[in-house]
Amino acid sequence: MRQRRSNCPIACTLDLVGDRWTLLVVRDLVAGKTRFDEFLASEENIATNILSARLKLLEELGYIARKSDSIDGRRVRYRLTKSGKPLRRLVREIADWGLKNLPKTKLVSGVSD
Amino acid sequence: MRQRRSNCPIACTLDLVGDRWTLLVVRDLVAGKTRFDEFLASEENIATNILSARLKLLEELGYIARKSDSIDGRRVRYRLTKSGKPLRRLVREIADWGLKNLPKTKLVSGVSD
DNA sequence: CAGTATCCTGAAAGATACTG
DNA sequence: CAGTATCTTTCAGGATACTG
Repeated sequence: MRQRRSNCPIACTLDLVGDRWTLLVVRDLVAGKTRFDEFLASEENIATNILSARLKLLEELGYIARKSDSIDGRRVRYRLTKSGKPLRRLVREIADWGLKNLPKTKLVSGVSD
Repeated sequence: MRQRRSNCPIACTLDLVGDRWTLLVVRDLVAGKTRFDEFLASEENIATNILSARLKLLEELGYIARKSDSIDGRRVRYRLTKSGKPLRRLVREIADWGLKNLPKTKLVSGVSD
């Protein structure tokens, strides 16, 4: 987690999730992915250590929850918590901006759902 | 400018402005600041080289325009261009999320105007 | 499957001095 | 005032090997 530079909500938000990976993990969660290897399979090719770190960060912040699958206990599932749900809107807005302002961007799966 | 990892609008947006500084400069523009030293004066203490680089990036992307002051030609003014205006909403949404989800954050000046 | 552990590197950040 | 130029440092990212 990065340092808090001021009490500006924008600066603080950027200190938490202002990087190239965190919100992509959230995007995948929003899109319905729940497992480590599903996140890994995304186009952007996130490295295992980076993904691991981001999941940990999001869990520490209380935005996602980690749980063993009820059927196959070796499987792990991640989901957005209630506290994490507002991130959906943020991700949607970013997607929106990208779609409108960046040529050739295309939304693959259900973020806008 | 960073590499484009995929055509996902979220990934592409993050590749452009997904860092700790760029959107803070936009915030200041939205708040009505126009001059180099006004940006410098913000609480977060951005370094001159970083600010310079971000202004250049935003100008290259066409989101801001640089212009000599009509009265004092030595003064430079920056403003959001028409293409840059949609960034206001993005910044507002981020501010919103921060205000609602991060304790003790407080908006100082006119981003929500 | 779901990670952890290392190692390595480049890029970004930060500090500071300087200039037209 | 509005930057540029350097230098140094840090650290996030990326690659890869390994494990319960």
